[in-house]
Formats: sequence, structure tokens, C-alpha cells
Amino acid sequence: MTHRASAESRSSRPDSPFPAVANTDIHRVRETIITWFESAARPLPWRDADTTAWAVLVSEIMSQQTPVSRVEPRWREWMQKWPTPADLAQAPTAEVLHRWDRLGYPRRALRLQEAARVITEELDGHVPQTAKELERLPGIGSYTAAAVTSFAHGERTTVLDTNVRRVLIRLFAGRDRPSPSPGRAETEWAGQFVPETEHKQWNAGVMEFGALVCTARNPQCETCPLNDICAWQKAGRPTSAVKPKTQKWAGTDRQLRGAIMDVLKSAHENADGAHTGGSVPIDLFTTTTAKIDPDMLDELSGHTATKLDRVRDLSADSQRITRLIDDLVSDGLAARTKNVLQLPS
DNA sequence: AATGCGGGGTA
DNA sequence: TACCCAGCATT
Repeated sequence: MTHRASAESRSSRPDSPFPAVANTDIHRVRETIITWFESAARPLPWRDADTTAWAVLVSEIMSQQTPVSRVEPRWREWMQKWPTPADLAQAPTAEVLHRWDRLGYPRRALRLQEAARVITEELDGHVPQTAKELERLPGIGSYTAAAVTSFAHGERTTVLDTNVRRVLIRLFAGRDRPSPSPGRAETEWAGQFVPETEHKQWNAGVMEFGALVCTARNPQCETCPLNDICAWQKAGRPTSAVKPKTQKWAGTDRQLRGAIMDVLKSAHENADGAHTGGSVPIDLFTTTTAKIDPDMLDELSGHTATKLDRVRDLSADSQRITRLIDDLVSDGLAARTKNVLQLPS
């Protein structure tokens, strides 16, 4: 009695980040979202009935911090080229990075191949069924583990991505955006909305709702089917004072790595667009550290035999690469590819 | 809890 | 320019 009462009084405080929600509202939101999803869902290929768990996992990794519209064509190419974890496990890492193309965060491609090798060599080719096991794989955190558990295996979990968090925070906390990262309390709070049945439709639907209706910018509140109960709407749609800190790009090591990777990828592709499996180690430039390691440059300089004259020059000596970097930085790295490929000697 | 990690589309 | 995007790993 005392335990339950204190918990309720805590969560009922008006300034609580995760306020108590009436059962009628919970049912109303479930029903509305699931019904909306039936008619409004985008026809994403990884939602097809015959999709494999591996295909779902690939889609989730690619979609981390990357808009779905950019993921879809890459995903189609990947699944045609590497339909199973065993296929990706045996692929040349340089080609894996090349086919990752410009999705960003290329370390995800490396982690995905590592995961494919674990699944192939240690798990008999089967994607793990539980979130706990999934989280042991490289590149898979709480969100991706829950998403695969729900979308690929049909198990009831709480899927909490940036879309779900924004929708629920707006509806019931009246704030415009969630905190920078979700905590245990928020996950438990969000779990009360996941129904016993149709949990997959809820998880997918509320994500989609956040992506298409309750968006971060220009939300479609006028046509929103939940605007009558939305706490954010009732409060006048206030915007939070704290702005997220945006990361630097121009002139940073990250931009430089991207520039060099562009050159290396080009060196891996012949005139027909086929992958040559060249000797230049693309993956040297997808390390987890922020710095351009001088040892990496020395190793790169030891490789020759590339298709581009520019890269052949780059490979001739490490001092030249050092000069390239200096020039790129002094140029502010404005026109990335152009500068790398056409930098005057 | 903070930080680093890519790249492109959009207001 | 700044913000945002189906987050994760490290410190």
C-alpha cells in the first residue's frame, strides 16, 4: 500500500518528467495510433511479410541517425548483394565500406560485419531472439535490440527511439522534445503504452507517427488525430530553451577522414563500377578515435597500385599526404571531394 | 553524464 | 547557419 501510494504520488506531480497517464488516455492513444498506422504506413521493404530477421537488423543499423529515405536504396542493394549474415561475413571489408556509400557513421558498417561474423560462426547463422542477447552484438544497443525483438521476432518489447520519445513527451508531458538520451525511468514509463496484443503495430505505428505527423520540425498538429488530448498543444506548443549542441564538421578530422575515404573508395572502383579489391585499406579511416593517426598515414603511404593518379601520388610518400592534410585544413575543407581530387601539387 | 562519430536535406 | 535524422560506444 505505502509503496504503491508513494510511487503514484511521485509520478503524479505536475512537474514530473513522466507524469501519470489515465487509462482512458492510454487506450485512446493506442487505438488511434494503430488505426492511423494501418492506413498511413510507408511501404518500407523491410516490413514485407517475407523479410528475414537479418534483413530487419540491417535496416535498423542503417537507420541509426540516418533518415529512412536515404536508407532504403542502400538497403535494397545490400540485401541483394549479401542476403544472409554468412554472405556479409565473408565479404571484403573494403567493399562493405564502399557499398555503405555515404550513409554516414561508417563504423556502423564495420560493426555490422562483425555482428554478421559472430552470428555466422557462433550462433549457427541465427539472429538472437532476445534483446539481452542482441545487445551483446557489436553496434546493437537498447533501441536496436528492442526493435529487432519486436519487428523481426514479434515479441513484446518497448521500442523507444527519438520518434516515440517525442510523441509521448509531447502528448503527456507537454514538452516539445525529449531529453538528450532516454533513461530507465523513461523506458518503464513508455512501456505502459505497449499493448499486450498488437504490440508490434503499436511500436511500428508510434515510430511512424513521429516520423510523419508529430515531427521535430513542422509537426502536422492541425490534422493530428490526437490534438484534442495533446498536452503540448494545450500548453500552446512551447519550445524548450535548451538547444542541442551541434557538432562541428568543417575543418575537423571527421571531414578529413571522409575526404580521404572518398579517394580510397574511388580507387576501389573501376570504370564499370565494379569493385576491384584494391590494396588501399579503406578501413584505416573508419577508426573509433577522433584523431588522424600518423601511423595510419604511414601505412597508407606504403600502398600503391590504385586507379587514380591522385591516389598514386598520395601513396608515393607520407610527406605528401601530410601536405595534403595541411592544405585541406587551411582551405577550410569547403569543397571536400573537389579539393581532395584536384588539389594542386 | 559527456563526448565523438557522417553526411545530407531543410528551414 | 543550425537543426535533425528508427543511436552506439567510450570515458
